[in-house]
Amino acid sequence: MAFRLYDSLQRQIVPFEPVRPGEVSIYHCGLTVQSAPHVGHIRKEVVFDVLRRWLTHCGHKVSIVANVTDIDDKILDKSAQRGVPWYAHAYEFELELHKAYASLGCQPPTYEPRATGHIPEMHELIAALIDNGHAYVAPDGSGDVYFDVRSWPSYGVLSGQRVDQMEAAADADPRGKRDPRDFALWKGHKPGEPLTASWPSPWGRGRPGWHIECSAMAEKYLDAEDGLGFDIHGGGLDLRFPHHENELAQAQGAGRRFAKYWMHNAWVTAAGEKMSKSMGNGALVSEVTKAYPARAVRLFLLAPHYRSMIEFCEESLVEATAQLARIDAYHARAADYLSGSAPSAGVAASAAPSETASGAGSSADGDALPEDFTAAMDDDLGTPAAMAVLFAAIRDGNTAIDDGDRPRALRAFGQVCRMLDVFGLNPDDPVWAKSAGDNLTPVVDGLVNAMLAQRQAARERKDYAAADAIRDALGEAGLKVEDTPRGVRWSLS
RNA sequence: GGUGGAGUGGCCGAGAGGCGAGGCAACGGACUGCAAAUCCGUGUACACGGGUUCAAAUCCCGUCUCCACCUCCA
Repeated sequence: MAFRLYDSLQRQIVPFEPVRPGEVSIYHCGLTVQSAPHVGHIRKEVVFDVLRRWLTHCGHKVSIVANVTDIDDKILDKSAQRGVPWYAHAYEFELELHKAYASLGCQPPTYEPRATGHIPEMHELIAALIDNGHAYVAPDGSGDVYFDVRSWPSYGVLSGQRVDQMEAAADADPRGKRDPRDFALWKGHKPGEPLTASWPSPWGRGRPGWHIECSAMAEKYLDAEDGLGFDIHGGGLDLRFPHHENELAQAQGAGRRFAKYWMHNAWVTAAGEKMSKSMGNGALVSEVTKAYPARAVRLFLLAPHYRSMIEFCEESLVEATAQLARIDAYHARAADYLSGSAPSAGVAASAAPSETASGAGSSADGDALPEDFTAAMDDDLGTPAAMAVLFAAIRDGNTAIDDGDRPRALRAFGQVCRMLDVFGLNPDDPVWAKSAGDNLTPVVDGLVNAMLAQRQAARERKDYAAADAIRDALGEAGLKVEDTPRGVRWSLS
């Protein structure tokens, strides 16, 4: 059974058939880099990172384009408040975004274009829309260009709304609009705005509207050659309207096919309400990863299905940390038991994003994944059911070790590692490699081993008080000591 | 006004007509000098009220509560 996904446009789970066999093209809307990313933003990155890993595993050559919106009203406002150039402000938070998704083990997109680098492409699209009668220059001399919603009969298909039943724009400032629901493709330069934030255009100096950016960039990088369109357009559910509705109308109004499937992840809530920049209830990724292991945060984001809301709370992160501890305890135990014969990490998504499947789809790897796991992932990225399979394999692996059944232990460990690869949670994955600066490992090893030798001597003369004192002291220092049939083992707790 | 989503055991969170996903926590047992880790065992869950059915958490009707989108938002 091949991959199926929920298409927001058709509103049902449908078989996934790439536009170009063997290749998958995905566009997802990146951030407007006006402030630091919070957990809600990063959920999308994690979801699409897993999608990429899974499709790559399935043997597809995956290309992902995620834009950076580096010019908009808020960036101009905030940068003006801080007294820094708007582009410096945007770039600062673009770097923050990169740091955030890298910290959660997400590989960068195949390409990450910036809106401001694609003004000519947007001009082409706008010109085509004007030619086709779907856009018009505002008659008020503002230099604005608007999309004519009434001229596009299928406007509203994606969000299931009808133009007549939509609330009129709240600000009710019609400016030069024919209909209050018409949206800006091009915004004429206004006095007071930095001149650097405007570009020449056939309609006068100005800057692009938000929606046109994505249509232009998605087309350029994913459908420039053959006009067949591209596969998946993704993003947060809150972008479905108006952003994606508008993107769709613009692209198709200009005669492009655009996306075949639409995929939306649900958001993260805090105290039951959507986490958002404007609500001010966003937990910053940089803060959360200080308090909890990054892999636990990633696990927390993948445990529920991507179309379900996730309630962000401390208790859930504590639980995710405990789950991760179970995974890692098994991983360490199995690697130790099988030492020398551990399967290679075999990261599902290769380091170079658009390379071919790099062997990940080979029969050997395919055989290593339990059928239930594959079935779950194929069913619209069913990570919760897939994770249940992971825990079942961990139990099986632990039992095999208890029983001294080496072949079974080896098989289970292979399966667990492959599943962890798909989730991006394999502790051996190079994305989790520690930075080189803190390489005190040999020193710590030496100290701990010296103490453990003393403890062992105490145990042998049955001086358990002394032995336990050493273990307690190591515990307070953050080290966990365990006695196993193969001898003592320690790890960071 | 229009559109969509949600209410599951102590907690998180899947599922979507028939054998109680999974995890966390708790309790009992095995193992251990004691622990830890691990394994085994223990739960009469599906907002409320009706209905359909041999069988409903799942379908139908009604009610309540919550959230979101229609304005910037992953």
